[in-house]
Amino acid sequence: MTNVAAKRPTINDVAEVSGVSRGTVSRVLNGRANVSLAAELAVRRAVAETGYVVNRAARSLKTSRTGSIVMVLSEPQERLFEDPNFSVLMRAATNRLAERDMSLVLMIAGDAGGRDRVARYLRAGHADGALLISTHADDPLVEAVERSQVPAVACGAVLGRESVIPYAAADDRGGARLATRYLVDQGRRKIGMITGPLDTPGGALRLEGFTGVLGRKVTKRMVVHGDYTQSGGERAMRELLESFPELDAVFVASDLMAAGALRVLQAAGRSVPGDVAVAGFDDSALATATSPMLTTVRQPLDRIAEETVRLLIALLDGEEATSVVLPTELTVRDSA
Amino acid sequence: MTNVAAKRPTINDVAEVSGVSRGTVSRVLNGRANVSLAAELAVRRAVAETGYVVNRAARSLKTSRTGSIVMVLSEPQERLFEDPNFSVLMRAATNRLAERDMSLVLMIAGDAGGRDRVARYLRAGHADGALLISTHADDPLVEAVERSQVPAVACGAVLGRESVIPYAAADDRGGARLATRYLVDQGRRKIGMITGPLDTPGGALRLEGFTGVLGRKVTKRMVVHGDYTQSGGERAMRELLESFPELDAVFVASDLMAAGALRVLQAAGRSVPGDVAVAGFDDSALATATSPMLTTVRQPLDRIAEETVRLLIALLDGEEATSVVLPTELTVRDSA
DNA sequence: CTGAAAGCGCTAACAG
DNA sequence: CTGTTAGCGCTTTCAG
Repeated sequence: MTNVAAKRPTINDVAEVSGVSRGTVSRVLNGRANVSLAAELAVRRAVAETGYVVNRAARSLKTSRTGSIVMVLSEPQERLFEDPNFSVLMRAATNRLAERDMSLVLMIAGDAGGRDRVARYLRAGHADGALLISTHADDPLVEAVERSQVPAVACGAVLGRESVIPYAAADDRGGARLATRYLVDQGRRKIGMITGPLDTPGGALRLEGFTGVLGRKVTKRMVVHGDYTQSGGERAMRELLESFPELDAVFVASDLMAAGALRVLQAAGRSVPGDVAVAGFDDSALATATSPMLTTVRQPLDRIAEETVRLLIALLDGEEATSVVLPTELTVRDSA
Repeated sequence: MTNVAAKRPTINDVAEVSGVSRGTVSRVLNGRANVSLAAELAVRRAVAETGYVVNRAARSLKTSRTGSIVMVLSEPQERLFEDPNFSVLMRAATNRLAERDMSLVLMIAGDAGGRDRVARYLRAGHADGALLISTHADDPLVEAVERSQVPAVACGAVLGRESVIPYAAADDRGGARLATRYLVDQGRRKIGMITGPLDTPGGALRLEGFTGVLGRKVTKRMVVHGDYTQSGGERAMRELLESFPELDAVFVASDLMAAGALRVLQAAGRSVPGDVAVAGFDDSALATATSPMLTTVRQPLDRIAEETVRLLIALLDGEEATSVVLPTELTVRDSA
């Protein structure tokens, strides 16, 4: 520590200490090829000695790239925050980005005001890319993002924009098939379903998987729509018990809703899995906290998150970004 | 939309369109006093017309403030992400910050590498403030933050640094007293406890509240330390059953651990609350998913988060920031 | 009250 | 391979 400067060291200080020009320092810092080994070494030493850290604002001003990407949460009904899944996404994104020395900024676009802020943020070029979470089919945000021209990917398909916004997602349809088939194999014949909102992939595709297996046997009264909350799950289960009282199994599109359903079933005097088998979706921490523990479809959220970030980085690097769908598997516990 | 420029409009464009100088535009944008009404109006119109949005990088370069604060998660054992509480924090922070047109960047300092990144980030002046989450007493991060000179606050006290890092927190001690006293009032006489890690406030203070009520009746074998995870709660409960088999109640320092304890008790053939009463802490979503539903101490996480951000903003504005402790309350359900 | 001017720290194009 | 140079868009004195 030769130099205990009051000011933060700039590239000029590094240049001076290392005895080369600013330009050369910059080249070293950015890994450009045309630098002699001697120069590189001198610069590295000077960087260490001065404790130099690049000033992103200055770099950004010059390059018009910001070194940050924005994670946009559209969550009309706050569901995400009740959902532990989301945390997993964020941690994976942060880590992956950190490797590239990029940072993650978080924005919530729950209402018109929030969407507007996101739109302005993007238009102002404050982020190099956008990572969309739980975006609904008709969310006006999508248009704003597209208009901003900022590279964007989604975690989970944005229904209707699958071909324009690359995404990584679980095989919702396949997972639902897995669970449904399992219930059938257990000898269940009167299987109901509680879905998620139909304008989300988890809502629409899990229902498709369900009906795909059961075919025309599925009638309207056997399917109720929930909203991914626990109380929504309770409400839906009550409704289902009303419209389809003879049911001997339910496939529920999320663990949180399944926890609600479980509670209602037990309150109604139906034993689980004795009278009614219950299968969930997610395999979140909740699945082992309920009693009985949930049989549920595990989706590899950590990998989904990583893939989503990988796609975005590919996009930033000007590469092709092809959506990926990751396989799910059934975790059999006690509820079915 | 008179002007469909290919480039993003700059302050120069606004100056030109409004017929004043750059300096005046800047003054208007920053709410400086010395501007004539006529000029202000012209500028505002021009801003709307051009769709101008300030370039933060340029502003930042000049003012050396960034308009963003960083939320640092230190979570040695990944606990946070298993914990739905955290999401609540983040949403409150994001919203509060958005009001000030500031953004939230997220960093994870789970290991040495992560801490290093945070330290560099702060030293480089990339954030105007730091918001520390679940920071342990002896975390080297704390020193790095202090050395960086960046204003910082914590959500939950940083043990040992209470006087230097302002914080907002729940009344952990009081909440624990509430739960313990309730168990006593229910006629329980042999009460055990599962704590959190003792280098976190939730670990140390909840234990203090517990022993505060029970006094010298508490012996070593009645207290087991957990790590805030569900499996940790299971392990701890097993241990407690071993060391203190005659117990008729447990106070568990978090709902997640309580869920684990519940499971172990039931597996051991002890009915809840019949044989053993269980009280948790948090009142998270989990508390209503377990069976029986948890009697637990509710902490006002949303308000804690808001207060934390308020403190940080006060600090940024150069005001005094005095730590606040918010009251908790007992939510009685079925487990005790 | 307002215009002009001087950089903030960095990168990239251009000459050597 | 390296030094020099010209700004990126903004705020902020300093004069008027």
